[in-house]
Amino acid sequence: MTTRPVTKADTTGKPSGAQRKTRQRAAVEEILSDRHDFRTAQQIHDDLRHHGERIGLTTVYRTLQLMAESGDLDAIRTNEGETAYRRCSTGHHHHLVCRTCGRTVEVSGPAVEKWANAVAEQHGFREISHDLEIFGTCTAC
Amino acid sequence: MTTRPVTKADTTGKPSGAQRKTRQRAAVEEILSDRHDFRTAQQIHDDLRHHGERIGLTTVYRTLQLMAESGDLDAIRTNEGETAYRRCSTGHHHHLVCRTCGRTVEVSGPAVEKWANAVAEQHGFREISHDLEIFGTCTAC
DNA sequence: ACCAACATGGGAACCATTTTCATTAAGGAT
DNA sequence: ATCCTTAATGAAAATGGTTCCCATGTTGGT
Repeated sequence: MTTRPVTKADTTGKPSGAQRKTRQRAAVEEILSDRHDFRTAQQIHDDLRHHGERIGLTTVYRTLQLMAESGDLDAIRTNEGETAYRRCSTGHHHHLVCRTCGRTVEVSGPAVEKWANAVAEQHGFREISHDLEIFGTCTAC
Repeated sequence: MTTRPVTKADTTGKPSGAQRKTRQRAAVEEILSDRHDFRTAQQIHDDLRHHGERIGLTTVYRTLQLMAESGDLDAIRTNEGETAYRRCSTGHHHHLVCRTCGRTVEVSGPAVEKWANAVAEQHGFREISHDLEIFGTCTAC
């Protein structure tokens, strides 16, 4: 996932308090900073439980969603229909994912960006963003 | 979605009789030859019902799966978690999608293909395929 | 026409994810 | 430190796409 206009905040005119720091959120954030590969909500939930964390599955789902919306995480849909998350590094980039073991390499290149923007403008599209994922089988697999 | 290794065929060593022609299969194939956009199994099921076809949802799912496995269809996972199918066009291309109205334009360019393959091989990946979707707001929106 | 294997389809089963809602706990105000 | 408003949590139930089960219907070769 890359540039995405996740405009989703303060739709009501209410004061809308800020997000709160909780043990559970910190735990999710921490486990994600350790592993750099894509993991599903359920896997993360298991990981946390094995680390002795008390956290509900629902909370994991919610936290991951929030983090993805705020751009802290990348999210992808696996072929099995699950959503997998991974910590988002700062710059714009794409993913090279191993179909077998899930190993992920971040790649980037101005060539694609230019091409995408050019093609889109050519068709009259504005506010352009794009998603690109490359799949393959890595050397280990 | 593009090249995807859906290896799943004849795992048993049995004679495995050929596929049979049925009214339902013909109907699914026909409706797909009309529309060129991605549609989910349920949408196709509705389409067929509206055309007066008597066909079960299960059969639609099965038929689409079979067709995708045999390479007649492209399959993608939507962000909503559904699987959408589309008749496999001859050439490889990508989609330029309007975020607002959903209008889709098919685009293609060898530049991206080359770049993706180069980057992947550079990292030792084999059997490369890739997904690329460009999003934007079209002139009408 | 006969029959074995494949196909169909309704409903139950699955399973990832969401929703509900009662309870807990941040964190600013007092 | 205590109150209090409101976000956060989580267990259980609901949802919804997809697959499984299996009794019944069809196909196509003999």
